[in-house]
Amino acid sequence: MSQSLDRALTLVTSLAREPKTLDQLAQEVGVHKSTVLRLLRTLESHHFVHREGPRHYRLGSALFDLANKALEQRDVRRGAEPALAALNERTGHTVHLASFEDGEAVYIDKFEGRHPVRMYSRVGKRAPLHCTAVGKVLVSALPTARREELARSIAYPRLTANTIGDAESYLGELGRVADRGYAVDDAEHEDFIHCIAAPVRGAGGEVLAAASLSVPRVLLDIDGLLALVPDLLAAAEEASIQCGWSKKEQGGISR
Amino acid sequence: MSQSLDRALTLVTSLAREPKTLDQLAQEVGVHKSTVLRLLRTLESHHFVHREGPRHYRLGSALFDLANKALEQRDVRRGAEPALAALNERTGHTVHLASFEDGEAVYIDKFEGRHPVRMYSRVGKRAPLHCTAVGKVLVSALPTARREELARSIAYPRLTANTIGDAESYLGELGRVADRGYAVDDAEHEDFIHCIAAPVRGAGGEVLAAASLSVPRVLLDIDGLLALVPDLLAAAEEASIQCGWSKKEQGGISR
DNA sequence: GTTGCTGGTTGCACCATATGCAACGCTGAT
DNA sequence: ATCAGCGTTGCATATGGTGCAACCAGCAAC
Repeated sequence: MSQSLDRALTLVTSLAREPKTLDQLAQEVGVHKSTVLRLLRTLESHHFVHREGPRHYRLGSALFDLANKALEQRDVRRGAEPALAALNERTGHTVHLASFEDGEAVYIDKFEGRHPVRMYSRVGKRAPLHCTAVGKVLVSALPTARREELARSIAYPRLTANTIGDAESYLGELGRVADRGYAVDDAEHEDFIHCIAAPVRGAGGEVLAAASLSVPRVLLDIDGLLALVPDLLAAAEEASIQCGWSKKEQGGISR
Repeated sequence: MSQSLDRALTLVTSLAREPKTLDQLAQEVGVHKSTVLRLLRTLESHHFVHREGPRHYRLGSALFDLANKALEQRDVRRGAEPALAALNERTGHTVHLASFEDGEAVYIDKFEGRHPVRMYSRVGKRAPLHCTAVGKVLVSALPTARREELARSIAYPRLTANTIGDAESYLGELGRVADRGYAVDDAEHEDFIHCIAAPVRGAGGEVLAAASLSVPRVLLDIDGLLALVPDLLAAAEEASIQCGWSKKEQGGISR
């Protein structure tokens, strides 16, 4: 809708991959380099990009600042933090917190596991809905209509042998998730990793986010992983309580 | 230089403070709301802002993503991380890593202290140069000319009773910092906190960043703090080594 | 039911503003 | 000395961003 802004944002996202030179950028976006220069200058004046010497444009510090401010705003994150940190401490495995945004799951917090073999991820990263435990939890919490619509609208790229491949099986899986109160990703996203996830609820019982444990299969087989479910559920419940949820009014909302 | 982009960035930074409504934003930036709408839409299409229902525009997830990607790019951060985490673990105090950018110090990493009384800060936050330990370390590492120019160009807002108030005293202090290899902020920035900082060096001996310990005065008096200097220096040295620095070629570069 | 309010949305006409071009300057390599 | 790569500047053009005014939708008050 706004050309220059659009281009500028494309520039920034492109810079995120790696520092680049001016003409590189110009070529990439398909505009004249003088145009890129002007955009970069405005971006620079707001500290969105930073240039050190020729041939080096990098992302600037405003990004860190904004991102962290934004994360601080998310009360789920603050509320859930202690419980998740404790879970991470107790199990030694990677813990994620993800929320639903624009038809995708977005990681909003992460606690790195202690084991040498670790999952790659990053706060802010988007995760597919059909093959992650957090995705399943988040979608299963949506009102039925929305859930079905979504299930039919998303693509089902097959990422591993176990990946769910169509809307029907996905909807079935979502039903199971809603019933038991947690979701499993049995190496459906990455071959080496499996996860379990549970919902974090707010005052009205609505699902604010999903908390998950991700562990490499070499460390724990699927039964070992499932043995951690009670631990995860306890942490998610503790997090929920911190977010204003109270145990009594369970049941009513989801499905 | 680019009006629309400039406005858009202002919008984003304004949204960072708190979620706002359309006309609020329009008024704040002094533009017609239809204009704001268009800008927001483009921002939204890039996930820079996110709208949930009417009356609610929030920062979007692209910010988190970019910010963390950017932080990952900074090799200082990665290199220094283990040493700083260990320092934090050992002392229980807040540890910061800051780098010099555009005439300011910017926090690029932080390890939260364990004590209930803590310093407020945030990754991405900018810190003044004249009254912080990290600022002193970073400036004292600049070439003499640049250092003097900078010292004369910055303002010296008096934030506490101890704040350095003019360029002369500042330059004197910088000399001392360069000599001993670490800097002290004796409650010059905030009344309740004092800090010590040391440089983290790269392969050529150049200063990449400054590492600091911040501790509330109620926990430790100045002598107690200074007793931690060797610990800090060891951590900074360890971090430097991880960043490619080797002990031998000391001396030459700074001053 | 009607009115008024607030917040968001659309189409249009105008001209400010972003754009591409071409030429210049700088730096470092051959 | 020459060249190549990169960044920078001034200028003319028309594209694209802007403001306006009218409209729609939800909501509260009366």
